[in-house]
Amino acid sequence: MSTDAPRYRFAPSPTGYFHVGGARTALYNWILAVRQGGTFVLRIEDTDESRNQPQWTQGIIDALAWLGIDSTDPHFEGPYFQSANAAEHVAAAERLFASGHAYYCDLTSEQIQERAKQTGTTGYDGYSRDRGLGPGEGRVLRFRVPEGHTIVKDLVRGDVDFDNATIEDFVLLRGNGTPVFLLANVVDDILMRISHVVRAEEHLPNTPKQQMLWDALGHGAPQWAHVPVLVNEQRKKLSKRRDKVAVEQYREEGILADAMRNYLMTLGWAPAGDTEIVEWQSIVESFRLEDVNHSPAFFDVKKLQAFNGEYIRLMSIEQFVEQAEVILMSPGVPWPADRYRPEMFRAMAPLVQTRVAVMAEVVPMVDFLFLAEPPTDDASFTKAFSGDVAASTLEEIAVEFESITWNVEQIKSAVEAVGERHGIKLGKLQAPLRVAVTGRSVGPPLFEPIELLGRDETLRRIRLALARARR
RNA sequence: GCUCCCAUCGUCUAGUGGCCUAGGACACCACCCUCUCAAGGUGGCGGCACGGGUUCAAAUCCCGUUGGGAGUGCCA
Repeated sequence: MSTDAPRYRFAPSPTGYFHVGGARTALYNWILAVRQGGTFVLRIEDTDESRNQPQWTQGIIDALAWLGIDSTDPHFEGPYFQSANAAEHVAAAERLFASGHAYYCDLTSEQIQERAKQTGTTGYDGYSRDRGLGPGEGRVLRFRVPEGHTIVKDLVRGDVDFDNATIEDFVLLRGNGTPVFLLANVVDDILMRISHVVRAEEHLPNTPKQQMLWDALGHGAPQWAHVPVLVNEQRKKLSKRRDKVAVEQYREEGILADAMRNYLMTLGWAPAGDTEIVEWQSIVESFRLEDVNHSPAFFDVKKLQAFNGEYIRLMSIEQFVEQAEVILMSPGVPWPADRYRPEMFRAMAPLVQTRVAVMAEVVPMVDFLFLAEPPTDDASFTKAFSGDVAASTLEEIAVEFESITWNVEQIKSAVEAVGERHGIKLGKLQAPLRVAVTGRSVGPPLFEPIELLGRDETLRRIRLALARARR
């Protein structure tokens, strides 16, 4: 491999479900690595921290693969685990101490706070800078921040100038000797020859510190790029506690991977032209960090669903059936597995496809076909049968149904005939019928599923509803 | 508090000094289509935060104000 092929990295920590914000950052890195013939390194930042759980690591890998970021692709490298490099992190810290870039300090957090309080300042004041302390139990290693300014050259934001005087001598090694994130992160990036660090904006304030570390360790800093965070309707950074951010959850609801990645790419950036729904390939070809917006973007589930609906309608009927059956044949479904009839769903599929935004909505659209009894919705039932002629016209429809040829056209004309007799429009007339057969007041077109259900079952359901209406 | 970032319709965005009486998408509203609901079609509502400059010309450049956000850990 050529040494100047760019190396990007994505470095999540396995502390929970995979976050949509992380997904977007991963996508950015992936697109750039693929297009530039470079590498996407996945590094799991699992250093200490009680929150880390092994199962989250697999979750990240699965979610990335779902989005098309796959270890079978030659651009993919990893996963690496930060914890495996602990010795390197400590060694780097020791080098920094040996070269005078870092020093030990024996102050406790409480003592530091006490000193700050007395001088009316905040943070650490550099107390041990020149005390010449060596390593020891409970002593932390701190970086000696040099005087001057640190300019972070950022592909998204341009040059950002930090006055080093505003940056305190930060900790590299904890009192127990373990390295902190800042150090581990930089050392790993150096070790893995990372050339481009593309990550969320929240890391921007850390960046001058990391850049000083790169310098002190004898390396030129990588190309930085800080992309805006994703926010909720309150304009706060998306949080796992408060907001619905799990990629897995959207996936389970039936958001399509193509829709998710396309939508994610329209946050902070937009494909050229008047359409937002575009081929993935064209995004890969045209995405540029320089074009990424500078302000936070609201993650709008409604718009995600609209995108998903578009993608659903873009599918061929075969693809739609295949995707739908992932949910229809899953254990979460309300009917016993052996009552599912693939041929029935296939017949209904075109009618369902234009009516769902997420795949999970397919279930309530066809459940009445597979359930022994239609679901009961008291409010719909009461409303549908509230008119004085509702029951009697349904009765007449049942009579017609007994003798007609059983197909969609005849079923429809039978209902229409009853309507004409009473001067009632089809739209109104079908309400009691719909509730009797499907249990709901809205749903896909009625006559097709009635044909599918068969004469006997349809009549049975009508009589049952009639009996109930007359109670 | 301090440091840094940001500011075009409600939301996501196009716009990089004249093509902008600011374009598209989602949402919303109306109408058409229609067996309910959708989908689809047509139309509508709605925005350059504010104040100063620079310029023949500013949404676009500069300064300030205001408003948002992020970071301020011996978390990552």
